[in-house]
Amino acid sequence: MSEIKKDNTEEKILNAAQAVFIQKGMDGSRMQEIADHAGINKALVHYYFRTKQKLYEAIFRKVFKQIFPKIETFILSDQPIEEKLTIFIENYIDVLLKNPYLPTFILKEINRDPEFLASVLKSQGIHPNQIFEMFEREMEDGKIRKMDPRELLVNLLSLSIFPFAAKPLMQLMLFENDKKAYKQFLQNRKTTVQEFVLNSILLKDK
Amino acid sequence: MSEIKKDNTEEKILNAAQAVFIQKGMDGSRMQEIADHAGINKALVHYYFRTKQKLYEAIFRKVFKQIFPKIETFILSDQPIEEKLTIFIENYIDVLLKNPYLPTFILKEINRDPEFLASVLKSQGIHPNQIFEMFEREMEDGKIRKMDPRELLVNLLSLSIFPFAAKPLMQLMLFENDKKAYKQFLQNRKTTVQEFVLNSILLKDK
DNA sequence: GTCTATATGGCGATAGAC
DNA sequence: GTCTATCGCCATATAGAC
Repeated sequence: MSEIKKDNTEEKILNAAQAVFIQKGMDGSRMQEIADHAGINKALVHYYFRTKQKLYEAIFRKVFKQIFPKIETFILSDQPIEEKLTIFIENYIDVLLKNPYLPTFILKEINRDPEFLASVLKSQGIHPNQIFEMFEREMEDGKIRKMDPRELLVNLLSLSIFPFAAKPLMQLMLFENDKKAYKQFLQNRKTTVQEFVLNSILLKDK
Repeated sequence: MSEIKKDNTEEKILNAAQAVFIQKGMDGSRMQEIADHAGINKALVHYYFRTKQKLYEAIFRKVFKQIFPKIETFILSDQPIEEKLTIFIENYIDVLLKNPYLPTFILKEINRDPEFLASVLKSQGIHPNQIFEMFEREMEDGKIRKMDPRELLVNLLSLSIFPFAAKPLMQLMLFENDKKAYKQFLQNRKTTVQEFVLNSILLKDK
């Protein structure tokens, strides 16, 4: 490449913008803060991305990819349903433990600009139908209780994501603001959510 | 009162501010928009509440009261646990059906200013310990499966609140953006969540 | 490509007439 | 109590030198 520093700077901006946007959202973030965080000048941010809006959208696409990566693999495997659900819940909560701001960031965006969100979803080729078909197969095979497969997916997502989105409140009310205790609580949920769900839907062999 | 119009105007401002703040949050809202919505002048809003911050805090306190009203009654009743949980879930989802923006609004605030939130909680006299003690009594009596009572409360809240917070996304991905279908889905959850939870925790008499 | 300086506009907040 | 007019600040965005 002719401009040696281009990739480097662009990457610095993207990383800085991700850190700031994820914590403060679109409205709460300042271009100055992003520039400071990247160790460069504010004008340079505009040079690369022109507007705050465009930069934000670039970041959102980038971040969104991180949250929907492993779903395919978990459906396509031919393990028993217990294993599939266990892996799904563990992976999901692990991703969130490493990126605890993600749920709030995504939820804000969900309500900020649904049309833009729809375009991102489309471009990512996300099709929950595969998951529903898998659930329905397990129901017909008598492995799990019959129910609307959408309910099951929503329940899995709710149980995994909500405790991260409501973290400051839960930490305060349930653990007297003890950060370590709450982190441990979230860690434990990898197994307690699994138990909670399996106890509800699994049909025992008779 | 000597100033006849005072209560009337203050109320108009409060209603307008609630509508705007709930939809757009603190950062996204404009004093001008609140004034327009109330059909009065922007300066008048400042006359009554001095700063945007103070107005926002007034609204938040007001709204927060709506979401935590019926918890006491549900714990103190001496019905069997199935009934208690059923009532809790039904009441909670009904409140959210009538105020669908509430979850997003509260979640934003949870992450915006935890200290302020803590002060509101304190002033409301919210003590989850009563709920935990009730859960633990039911566990000791062998009515429900033994587990960390905090897990159970978090699960109930997650299952009730999350589908509202993520509404635009869920509506899009699960119901091809059919608003009525998603509203019906949320209605149904008053019974499906109840089944999901009871199936998981209830111990059958042997 | 990167910087400094500045234009431009929007918003919270106040002054002051009525 | 309610309005018009305006101040002062801050944030996005651009101009222009290097």
